[in-house]
Amino acid sequence: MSELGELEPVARQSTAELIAAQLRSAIMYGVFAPGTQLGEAELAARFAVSRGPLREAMQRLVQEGLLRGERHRGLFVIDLSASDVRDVYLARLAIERTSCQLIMSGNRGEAVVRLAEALDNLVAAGQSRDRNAMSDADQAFHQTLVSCSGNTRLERMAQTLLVETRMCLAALQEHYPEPDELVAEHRALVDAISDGDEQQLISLIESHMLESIDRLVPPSS
Amino acid sequence: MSELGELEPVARQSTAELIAAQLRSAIMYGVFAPGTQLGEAELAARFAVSRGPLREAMQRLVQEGLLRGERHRGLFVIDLSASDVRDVYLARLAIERTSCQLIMSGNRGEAVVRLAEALDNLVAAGQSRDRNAMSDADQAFHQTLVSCSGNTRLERMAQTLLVETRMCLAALQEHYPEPDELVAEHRALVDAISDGDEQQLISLIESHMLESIDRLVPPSS
DNA sequence: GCCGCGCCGATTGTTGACAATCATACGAGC
DNA sequence: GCTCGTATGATTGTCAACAATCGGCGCGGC
Repeated sequence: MSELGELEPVARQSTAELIAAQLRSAIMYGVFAPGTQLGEAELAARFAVSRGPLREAMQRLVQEGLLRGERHRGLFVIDLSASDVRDVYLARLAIERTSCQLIMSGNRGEAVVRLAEALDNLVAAGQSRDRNAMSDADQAFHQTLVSCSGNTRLERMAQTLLVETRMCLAALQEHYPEPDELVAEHRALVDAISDGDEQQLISLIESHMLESIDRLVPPSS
Repeated sequence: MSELGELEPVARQSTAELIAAQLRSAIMYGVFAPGTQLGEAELAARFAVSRGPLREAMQRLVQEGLLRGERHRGLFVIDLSASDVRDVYLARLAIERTSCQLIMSGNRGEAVVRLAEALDNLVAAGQSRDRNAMSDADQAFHQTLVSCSGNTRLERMAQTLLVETRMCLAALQEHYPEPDELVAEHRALVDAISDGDEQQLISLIESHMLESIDRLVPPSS
């Protein structure tokens, strides 16, 4: 990204942004279980900041939909119902399908390179048989996929959806595909991009999402 | 929505939420032109609140992507480049196309009823020849469309994108379709849903977005 | 004349304290 | 014994003051 000699403006993110990132990560990994109340005083003490910046950070997560606020009562981590799981994966399908189409009609070469690297990481994680590492690599892959679309709005939306995806997985950790299967599905995606087979790619990403829904929620409902 | 006898929890929105809604609306209608700095002291005085709640509200809009923050310098309304216009409409395409598919495989009847009403409003706005009213009705139509999908995440994302859409239109007000054309396009969408012709519906929503891009940005770039 | 340096007003970032509201526990009354 | 009313503790919502940083202006030096 940042080539040598390419002087970029120094990254100066606000305190609220930093705290929001930490909280987001904590929610994602299940440190705060769904439904948990986030007490302001305690959190502020942990981050060693005042309640002001902390509240600003939490408002960001409320806007993102990760926290639900009840006035005069506090902020709570959302809990995901079966219908939420469907919503999340269908929204991901919307985002990632369009990302795929943009990649196909855009800079396909770069996408293949970046996704191949993400795939390697996924393979390595699969061999380690570490569920968490696999999820990390899985998430990184899809983040890269959307990033390759070059559409910042899709990217932003995908980030939130991937956090929610991770919350689903943390809650229903038993339902997760075998490493081989996981790798195979993602390799197929890269291959389809590499081959320029858009029809196949769309079909793959659709089944990828729809099967995930069936795996995570009672298929009957 | 709220049937008689259906006792829902009373709506108690936070101050930050209220302020955020007002600011969002102001940005949408161009009250704050793109690039404008939002001074905290002045705004806080206008809303008759302290800077605390105001800052919380603004952090929401930053997360939403409507405001861009430069540390120790202030918050500014984003300005939309040509590439942003493309991004917004392509993201809308992602959201609305999936919404269409969900409607077709879901509660199509309700969608037709609600969209027919939205279409009536659009027709009325078209007859009034009031650009602003037309945009309002246009926006409401698409909001309804996504709402009919029943997917809260798609709904949330669409809201932000529609605000940005409105910003585009405010900036390039000359490029807006004739009332008849606008109504016709939307009527075709409703008809396709009513007829159950998914192929046609998807095709319509795609051209609806892609043509908008061509209309708003130099087609060459 | 031009460049670098330091001061100054203004704005943002942060904090601690105060007011308002809610949940819980306890006791009076029926 | 159960219900309602009340007191209390804790938490959230809000505010005004303080600290830190930035942009602009004027001065001195080269």
